[in-house]
Amino acid sequence: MAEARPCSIADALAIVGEKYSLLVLREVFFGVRRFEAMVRNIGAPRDILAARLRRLVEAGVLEKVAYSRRPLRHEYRPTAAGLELQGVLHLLRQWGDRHLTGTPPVVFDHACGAPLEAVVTCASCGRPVEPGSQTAHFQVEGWGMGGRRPADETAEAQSSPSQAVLG
Amino acid sequence: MAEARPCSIADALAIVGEKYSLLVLREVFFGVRRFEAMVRNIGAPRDILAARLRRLVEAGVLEKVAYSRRPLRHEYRPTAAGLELQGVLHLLRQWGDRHLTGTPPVVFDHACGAPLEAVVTCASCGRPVEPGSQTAHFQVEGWGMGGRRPADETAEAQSSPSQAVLG
DNA sequence: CAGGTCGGTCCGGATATCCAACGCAGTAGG
DNA sequence: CCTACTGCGTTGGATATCCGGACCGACCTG
Repeated sequence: MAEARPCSIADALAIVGEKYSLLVLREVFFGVRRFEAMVRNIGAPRDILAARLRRLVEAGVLEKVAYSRRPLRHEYRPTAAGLELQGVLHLLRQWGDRHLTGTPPVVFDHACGAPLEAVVTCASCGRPVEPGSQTAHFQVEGWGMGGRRPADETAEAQSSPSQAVLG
Repeated sequence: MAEARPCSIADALAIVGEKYSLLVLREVFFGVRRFEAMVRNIGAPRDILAARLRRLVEAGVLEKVAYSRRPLRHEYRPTAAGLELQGVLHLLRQWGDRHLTGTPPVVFDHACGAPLEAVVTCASCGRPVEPGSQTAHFQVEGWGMGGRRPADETAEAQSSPSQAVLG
């Protein structure tokens, strides 16, 4: 593969972006933590599921905890890092509910009593993060919104991080 | 594939869960909307990128808009549904920054002036959505956290939607 | 002992991905 | 006119990944 934009999103997706990985997380959050149950609920081939679990454990998203020796059996639990991914699943589910699924197969209530509607907000001001309300600052030369330039183009306007409004 | 839990997350991932799909969205949000630039920035094979773009357009996440006839050229713009996925990317990026990447290649500022830290909150009460603060209600029989049961198990405690606390 | 559960691994075939090369339409320069 | 170059793909063939199902060892249950 040619060299791509350096990016934390791509890095994150290298861990949780493979097929079934996020569905494993879904099951774990639902409390389903055993191999057999995941196979049933996700509908993934057993060897693929085994590979995903290995990867998620090695990446520190899940941890393997013995719930029985003799026979030695493990369950998979989310780590702190893993729990931080709940928001991603909420947003995906909500998006699916809104645009794809007929009637939502699962409904959530928040602790406040209301049916859960998740909104992404800014931790500083508390207001929703909306298209056009953010500015991106690119820290690496040549990787602004224009894309990789041949390293020595129009010598002007280079050298400092470029920026762009999102939307 | 065996039958899996009915789930909006899975439905959503069927659209945006394939390799490179979310990276396409990333580029589009950065303002990069042409095929050639995406190929460079994402580092994806051209045929795969073409396939992803087709899929995202047909799913209503992107729309193809001509920016020149003669030669006929199109750019890809996010639809309203597409824009709703920004939150997912913010969370993934933040997670990657926190747990994977050394120094973030891109930094964001919110409109309020502060560096952006995205938090998922409940639209009703405004408080953060955290592990343990939500309850899931399963609308389809047999698909609670226990997983698919053989349809006629212990006849008790069936028929009504089960529920579970997340975490 | 026979049968069942749990957590995998292994196998051969189907599918998807990858990469380089090509096509095609138009534009720019000479 | 001829050549070169750009933008946006498509095509073909090698490679990687996924798939379903069979199989396995360790254990428990009757």
